[in-house]
Amino acid sequence: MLSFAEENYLKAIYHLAEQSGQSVSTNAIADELNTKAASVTDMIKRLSSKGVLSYQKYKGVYVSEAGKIAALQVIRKHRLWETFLVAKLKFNWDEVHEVAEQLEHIKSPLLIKRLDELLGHPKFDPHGDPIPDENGEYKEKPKTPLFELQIEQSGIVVTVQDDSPAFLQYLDKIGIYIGAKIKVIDKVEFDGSMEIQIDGRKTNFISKQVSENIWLTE
Amino acid sequence: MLSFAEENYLKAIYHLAEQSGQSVSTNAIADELNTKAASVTDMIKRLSSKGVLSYQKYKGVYVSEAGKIAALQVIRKHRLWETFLVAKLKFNWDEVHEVAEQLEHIKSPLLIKRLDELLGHPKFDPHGDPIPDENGEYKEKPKTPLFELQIEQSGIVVTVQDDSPAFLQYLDKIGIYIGAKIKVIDKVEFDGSMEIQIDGRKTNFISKQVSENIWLTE
DNA sequence: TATAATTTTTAGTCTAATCTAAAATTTTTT
DNA sequence: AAAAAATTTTAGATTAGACTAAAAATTATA
Ligand SMILES: [Mn+2]
Ligand SMILES: [Mn+2]
Ligand SMILES: [Mn+2]
Ligand SMILES: [Mn+2]
Repeated sequence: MLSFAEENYLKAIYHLAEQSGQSVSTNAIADELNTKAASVTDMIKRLSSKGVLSYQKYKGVYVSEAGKIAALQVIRKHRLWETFLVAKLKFNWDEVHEVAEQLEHIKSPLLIKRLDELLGHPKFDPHGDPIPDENGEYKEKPKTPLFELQIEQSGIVVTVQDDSPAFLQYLDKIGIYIGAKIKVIDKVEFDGSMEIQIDGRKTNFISKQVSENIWLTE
Repeated sequence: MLSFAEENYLKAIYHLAEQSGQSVSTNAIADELNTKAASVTDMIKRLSSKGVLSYQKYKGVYVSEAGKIAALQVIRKHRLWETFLVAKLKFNWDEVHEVAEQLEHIKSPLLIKRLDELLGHPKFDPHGDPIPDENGEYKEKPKTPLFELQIEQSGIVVTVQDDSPAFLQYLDKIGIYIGAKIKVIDKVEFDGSMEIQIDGRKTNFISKQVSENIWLTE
């Protein structure tokens, strides 16, 4: 049985490993969790001894098969709770992440089973992220970052890569939501910013940082 | 901000204080929480320094006004979650207590506000216990333990004093629920057991321990 | 390839929460 | 009112999780 802290580390390491594909460095973990490298070294030793990570001194860590299963269950709970908060408790999509960080650690298989049923077995959370099933399986929608689109190209928003309230509130303000249609009007090579049209109506200028975090499908 | 452990202690001490009306002893707390007296001494020092208990060495503790407010908010959350689990997730009344012990510690005022709204501001939980409002206020229904009724007297079940699965499953088995009508058919002076009729149909023999934990109104 | 810079680990401390064993205090019994 | 019994507190350890500072290992640079 993993503690809250252990689950948080494992989840963060799993996400970092997915992104990089390689072993995850101590510093990258410390950075992600706003903690110190020394604390990370302590924790990854503990997690390896529990069999969810494989660790070689100075070489970083990999997530084991058992670790992936455990991480995906935490992620499943996180995303189910976020979906519940929006669908049943009228939370805005920028209000759910912090609470889900707490709720994801509640231990009760029945609770998650029933929550999933109540929500009708949702496949995606309010930010467009896929919800793994009881077996940790999920399917991603094919998607590209808005940043990579060329002038005149367009797509439908399927997911946002940043869950921070600041980012989501900004998207609310300029009218971007999951399902919105975005067309690239102009791109500035110098700083990577672009002009976009949302749902064929509004036009906005957005920074590279923003366009990298909005992912689209055809 | 109280930790999980601190909230659990405070809640237990609040309940013990309500029952006795007097100061709560170290041993009574240790007993209630299945912990050791030495651990309790440590914790009550910490809770007094946080202002939620008043403590005199060797004299036991009282819950302060601030402590009562904090305790009632935890109790409110516990009972709202139990109500949610039964009303929305189809849990049986014997399955909710353990999960609510975890959920009661989630910190999010908005979550509790919305949960309360979703449930229609319920006044009682699945065991018949009153749910305090945002200000910690609640009203009890007038009630007497079944044990005190005389032969031929009857009443409606309003609450059960024991939330353990074993007890609640037994009540399910013999057909007792919140709202059931119970009539005393016979009482055995020797061991305090009694024969009762439930909803004018079934007849059962129940022990003193059981009749003390079922509370009725007219 | 030697030196410098960076990353990672180790060593030692700290706090919250728990425990056992022993000492101190209060309560009960003689 | 002593002595005995019970309760409560203290002292000292332990574990999880975090930190700082210093040492060790790795990587980059000259
Ligand atoms: Mn999230
Ligand atoms: Mn979390
Ligand atoms: Mn309960
Ligand atoms: Mn609890």
